Amino acid sequence: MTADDSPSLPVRVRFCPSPTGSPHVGLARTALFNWAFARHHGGTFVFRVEDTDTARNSQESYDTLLEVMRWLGFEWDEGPEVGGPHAPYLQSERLDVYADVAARLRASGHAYDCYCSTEELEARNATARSEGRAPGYDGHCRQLTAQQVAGFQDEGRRPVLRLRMPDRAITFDDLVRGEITFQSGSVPDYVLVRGNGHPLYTLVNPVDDALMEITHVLRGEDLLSSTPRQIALYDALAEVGVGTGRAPEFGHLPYVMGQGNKKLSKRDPESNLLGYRERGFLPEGLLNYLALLGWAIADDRDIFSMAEMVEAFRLERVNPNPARFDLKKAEAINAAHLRSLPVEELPDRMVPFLQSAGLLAGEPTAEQQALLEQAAPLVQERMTTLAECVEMLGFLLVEEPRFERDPADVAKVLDDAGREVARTAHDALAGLGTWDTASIEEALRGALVEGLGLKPRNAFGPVRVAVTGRRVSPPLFESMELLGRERSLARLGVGAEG
RNA sequence: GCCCCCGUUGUGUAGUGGCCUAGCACGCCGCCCUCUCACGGCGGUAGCGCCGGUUCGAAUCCGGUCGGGGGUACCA
Repeated sequence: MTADDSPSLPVRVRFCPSPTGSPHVGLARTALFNWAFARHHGGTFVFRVEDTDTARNSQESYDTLLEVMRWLGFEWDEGPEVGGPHAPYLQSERLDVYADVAARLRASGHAYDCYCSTEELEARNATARSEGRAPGYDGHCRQLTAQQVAGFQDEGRRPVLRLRMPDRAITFDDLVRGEITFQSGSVPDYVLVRGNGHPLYTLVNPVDDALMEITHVLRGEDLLSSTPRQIALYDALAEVGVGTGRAPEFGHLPYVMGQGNKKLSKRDPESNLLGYRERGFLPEGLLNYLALLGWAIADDRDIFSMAEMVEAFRLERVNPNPARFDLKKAEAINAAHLRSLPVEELPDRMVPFLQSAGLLAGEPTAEQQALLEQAAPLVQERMTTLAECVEMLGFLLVEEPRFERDPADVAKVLDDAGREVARTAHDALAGLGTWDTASIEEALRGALVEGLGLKPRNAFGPVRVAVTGRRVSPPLFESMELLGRERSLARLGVGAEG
């Protein structure tokens, strides 16, 4: 790392999802960029849970969030279950902090109580629109007299707390987009605390960033337009002595889009992170692909490890345009990672998938383990995701009585002629001295290609379906060696009977 | 309406005034390898939204325009 990209302050970034719904790929991409940025600069990666929206939070969602973070391999330096100097990291446990800050902001005049009802606000907005003026809060309660306040309270109104926005343009230097200016008057006074006393995201997010001494805020582009509000709040916070007094730098990451021009939403099945794990994506493969959505390690390379990403990651290199999520490319990247895995790691990675498919009952026996080790090189370059090992290796692991052939493949290949081929193969192999790949191949070629005068393709097709149950399988002779003489011959026999 | 962001092949990107008759990857098509499928190799397909300006020279700078997206909540 060179000095020119090193911030002057020790880097502290945060990833702060709210536990609603199932974690999606956009979330993972945001976490990844934050994590990579922190690691690149030797900084701190803070994990904070924004669970102030009690109506939408769920424990289940919180649990999967942590599970997914661990699956992806993001180790947080501070946060749930690891603690840290700014604990707690669950906002629901920090309510007293926000109440205190809100009181200070109200006392200092940076924020004020607003008694307008929703109906009144809507009515005034409608008027503003019809008169061609910009809608948005109009500052109605900015200067209430004690008498007015008393009147509202007598009516039983519960005020919200609004931040008094400064009357000036707000400019900041976005880490990925460059200088951005919001004109004076374009951001209305906004709500920090609800009428029922519950603090909103608009308050708690900047307050915690200030208190946790966050130096760089890297988040989705959807939050770009709330940045001027937060900068104004930061200024106010500094004046009432909350935090370090220094606003973080902001960087807004591009959207991850789905089909068409729609943002990939939580509802979209393609966005569900758990789905990728179930489908057999490698965390390193998914992450590699996600990194490509808005960032490139080099002009002629797109397969890399997380260590390489950390080494090379530069925020200035992040592209501001929204990226479409392309499942095909994600699979290709994943397949590349699968292939570059040390082959001896493959059995352990496949086992969970074989178990949930019912091909393994619990941990593999020594025999099954040996089989998996030998089969691993055969399937490694054929899988795009780990889950595919089920189809590829099923014929090897299945209990013999439950072995089944694909009916369509049988129909196509094991017709009368095909059964004749299988019978010939059976007879050629029945007396084979050594049951290994080379001997099997030699015998089969001799009997079918030379003997029957078949093209290799036509010769081995029926054998393949008879033995593996499918027209597509791992290499045939190797497969038969692994299957063993007895089972191979039995299947050829059955295949010959039809 | 107003505010803000974005605009290179189908997709993701490289490109920061000449190295660009625009590179790489995925996809797609074809060929080779080959017991199927893959892997691998070779080749092909297709792009700078548009208009104007600056300049000897623009994908790169400027203006406009069009298109897409987000915000305009007592959601985050």
